[in-house]
Amino acid sequence: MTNSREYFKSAISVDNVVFGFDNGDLKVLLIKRGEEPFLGDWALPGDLVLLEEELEDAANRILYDLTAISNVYLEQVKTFGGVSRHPKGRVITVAYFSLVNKNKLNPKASMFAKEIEWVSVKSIDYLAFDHFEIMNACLAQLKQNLKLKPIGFELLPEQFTLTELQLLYETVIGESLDKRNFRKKISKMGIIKDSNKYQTGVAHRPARLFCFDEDMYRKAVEEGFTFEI
Amino acid sequence: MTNSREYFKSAISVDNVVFGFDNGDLKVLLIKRGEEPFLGDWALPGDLVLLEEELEDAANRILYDLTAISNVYLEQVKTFGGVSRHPKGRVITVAYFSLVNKNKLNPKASMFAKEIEWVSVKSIDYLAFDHFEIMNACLAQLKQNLKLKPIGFELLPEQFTLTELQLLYETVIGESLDKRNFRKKISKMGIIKDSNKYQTGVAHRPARLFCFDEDMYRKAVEEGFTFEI
DNA sequence: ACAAAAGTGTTTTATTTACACCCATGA
DNA sequence: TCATGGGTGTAAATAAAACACTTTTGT
Repeated sequence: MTNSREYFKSAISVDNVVFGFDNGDLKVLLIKRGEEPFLGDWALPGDLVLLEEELEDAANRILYDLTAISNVYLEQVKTFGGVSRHPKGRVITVAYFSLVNKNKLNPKASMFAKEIEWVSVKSIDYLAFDHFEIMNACLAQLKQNLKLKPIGFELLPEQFTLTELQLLYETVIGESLDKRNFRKKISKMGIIKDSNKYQTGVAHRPARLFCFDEDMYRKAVEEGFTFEI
Repeated sequence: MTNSREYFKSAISVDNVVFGFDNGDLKVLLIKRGEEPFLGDWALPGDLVLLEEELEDAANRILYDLTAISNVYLEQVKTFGGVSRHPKGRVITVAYFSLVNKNKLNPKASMFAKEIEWVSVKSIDYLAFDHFEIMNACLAQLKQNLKLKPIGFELLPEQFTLTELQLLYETVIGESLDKRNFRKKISKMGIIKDSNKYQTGVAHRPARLFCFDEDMYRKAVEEGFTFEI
């Protein structure tokens, strides 16, 4: 068998597709590259994984560096290993996506990026490296999992209206839903609780504010419940 | 920023969970390790990825080496990067699973393995390295995707009976299905075609043989059909 | 009083489930 | 002729879809 030392010549990176939701618009956090290659192009935030660092830790580190937040929803999506995807050598990258409440953070220039911006997913048609392909893979997985796991809440403020929740689903999945049927479905699940608060300062009847009830969700799952939109 | 040359010290491997179906039993192809570490333990077939080799090519190579077959269904599942998952250094492994028609091949000792065996999934409770965890991740994804994509056929001979197909679903998903309802659902999809042949040599009324109709499946998908069991 | 979004049930339609007997073959 | 699995339809229950008006607030 070939001497395995021959092979310890690759690098591992992590790229993190950070999704945020903003009033009917799904956005991702992009950085403008400050060095070659792809100088000046928009790219996904990512970095090489340290030799003694777990993959997930790297993904969290990247996000923390840009936003100073931690404990966000993080999901591994796919690994991209194209031989010539990086000009400096063999770099395999593990793609993750994160879901954050966009309103509660303001990304800042950092070690990784002088310029950083929330960009509407639908306006993106190119990114540095193979990052456009990576973003699309993450978007596809988000669409799929949004229907099968209660992760939509991660993109909303802690308290949200049912209309906001519905708009989130409509935006990401890309089809419009019936208001009454949507509410019926959600409330039948019994996994959101009424906060007994209301919107303020809106020029119409104020909506009730709800929050995701994680305890209830866990109990329901134990009893055989499976989330599905 | 740290000099990136510091990081080109990792190795990438691919592990391939090869599933086969055998008369009500889901099996995986395991090899017995012929060297340290984990000498003598059962493990997944896998190998380091060559510096100029695509990940998928590596997965196919491993399978071809063991079975001399190619063009099988292959799906990337997850990447495992635990810092100390391999005693010889940082080895990130990308897990794939393959679906093969177990009856049409006989695995043979090879470059990778002196001993190789089909082992019933339900009898496995330990494997070398983190391979047990890897196998379980692949099994979970197989279960999920079997319901959402027409990949079950990959595990069967080209021609199969509806009872065989049903047994496959029952075995992998782990719940029993109603015969008439199952047949109704499958035939309404219009993606399998009657071969006009029958079983022979069985001590009961011989069953019709069907095959998966990939053209029909593609046409149906274009018209908005989505497979679901 | 008007504009704007919130909130709320019923009917219709489609889908899913439950269920039992006759058929063709080999032994 | 018996044992074995193959093959088939209908009715009931459940879930999904369609649909319109009243309420509450700010301006």
